[in-house]
Amino acid sequence: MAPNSATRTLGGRPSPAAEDYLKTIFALGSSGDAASVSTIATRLGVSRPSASVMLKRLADEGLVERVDRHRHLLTSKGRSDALRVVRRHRLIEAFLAATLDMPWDEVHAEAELLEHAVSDRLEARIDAALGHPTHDPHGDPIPPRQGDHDEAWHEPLDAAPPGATFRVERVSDRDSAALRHLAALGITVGSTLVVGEREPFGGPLWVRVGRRRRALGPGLSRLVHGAVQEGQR
Amino acid sequence: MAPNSATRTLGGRPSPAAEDYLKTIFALGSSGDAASVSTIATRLGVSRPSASVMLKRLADEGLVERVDRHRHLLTSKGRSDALRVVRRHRLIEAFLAATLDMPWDEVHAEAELLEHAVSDRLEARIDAALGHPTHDPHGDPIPPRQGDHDEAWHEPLDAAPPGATFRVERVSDRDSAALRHLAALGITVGSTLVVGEREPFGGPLWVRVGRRRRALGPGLSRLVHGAVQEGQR
DNA sequence: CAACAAAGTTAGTCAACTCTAACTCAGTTT
DNA sequence: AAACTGAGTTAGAGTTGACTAACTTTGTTG
Repeated sequence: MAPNSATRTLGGRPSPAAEDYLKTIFALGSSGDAASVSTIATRLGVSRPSASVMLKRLADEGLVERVDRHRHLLTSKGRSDALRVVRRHRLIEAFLAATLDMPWDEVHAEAELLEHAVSDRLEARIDAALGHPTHDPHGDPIPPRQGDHDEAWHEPLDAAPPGATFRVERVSDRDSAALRHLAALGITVGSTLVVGEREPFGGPLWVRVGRRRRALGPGLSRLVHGAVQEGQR
Repeated sequence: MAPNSATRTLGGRPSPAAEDYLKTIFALGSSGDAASVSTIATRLGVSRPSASVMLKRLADEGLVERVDRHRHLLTSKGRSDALRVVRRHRLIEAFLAATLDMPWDEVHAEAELLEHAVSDRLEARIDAALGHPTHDPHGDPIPPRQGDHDEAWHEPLDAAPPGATFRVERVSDRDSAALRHLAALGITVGSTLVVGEREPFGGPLWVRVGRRRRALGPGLSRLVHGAVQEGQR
């Protein structure tokens, strides 16, 4: 209840709204999608004019560069601000999972709410308490406090050849129902699957999890990323 | 990054600013101070006109009642909203102390930032994980999710008779430097002190903590509340 | 090439909060 | 009683971020 506690502790950060834009542009960049006004607006659930105006503001502030009418890139300042938000987000996810046994389909939404309110000091304490974790519960890499960061994705399960042994390294956190479903099938980060046949026409992909056969709809198998085990290629 | 995640999850709550006003009025009510426009403005670090306007709005919304020009009371709806914020705040403090060993002088500021961003679901998980705690690290009682709540303070150390054995039950969280100082003296919630003589003219109060004698300045001894042990009165 | 659709922008509003400056009103002082 | 003082309010304006409606611009397609 101290006066201005919010401003004091969190000073120097972009506004929550701006942080959301930066984070979204970063995510689009990592996944190779075009960061156009429209895709950004859609991802954030705002109107196109709102996104247009905000992007202009971010460009004026030197956080975003308009490459052409349909592509926005983060400047190095913008990227580092985005990485700070992403780092906070993923540390919070790891923290909630570790301390509250919160399931992986819930942590994302909570982190979405908390990421703008966690101070640098709290972030540092969480990081230390967890022993400087490198990945969140979905296998997303946690950017370091300083220095650069590699967001590279593994191969999608989608693309693994039949018969391969596939180790799950990372699962998209965007769809919490999908995460719940995967958990129910016994598929999580670190699971090892044996890839079976894919049925034609967008049918399910069959995989073996332990000694059970499971069907993964086409939407699901695209969310699961990992690596084909050695000598299996 | 889901659209409108904030609105969806936190829907139905007063705005963060409104929650701060309600919380402040509640705190002033508990401590017996007059909840005038000026005191509320001062506590929140806003100008008097801002507080005046906001209080009018809260009154229009049925959360606050203007008793007279210098007294604002919470309505029952306002009180229950305030209790929800206070509950969140204190649960967060307890959670941070328990999971991160965060010292008692830091948890308040962090909770101040987080209390508006913690969802009902997360609140419930924290409450359960801590085994439904009844008090935060400063000894402040955590209001129940439903039903009423007693904010009553114990006796200030200030008022304990010389020679009494005094058990610390609660320490004001407002002054974090004071909390650090008390911790350094070995005084925390649950400590037992033996009250010594008070020096005249606002001088320090001497207390025995374990086998050490400690001086508490007049500001400090007023922050420490507790109970004189049986048969000592 | 003309027409249409998709994407982006501009203009005008709105809502929630904040501020300062200037006022009113009530209760002292002198 | 006049004047001062403190508290509260009103008025006007700024900020941030969103919206809709109505453009323009661009690119595709008949």
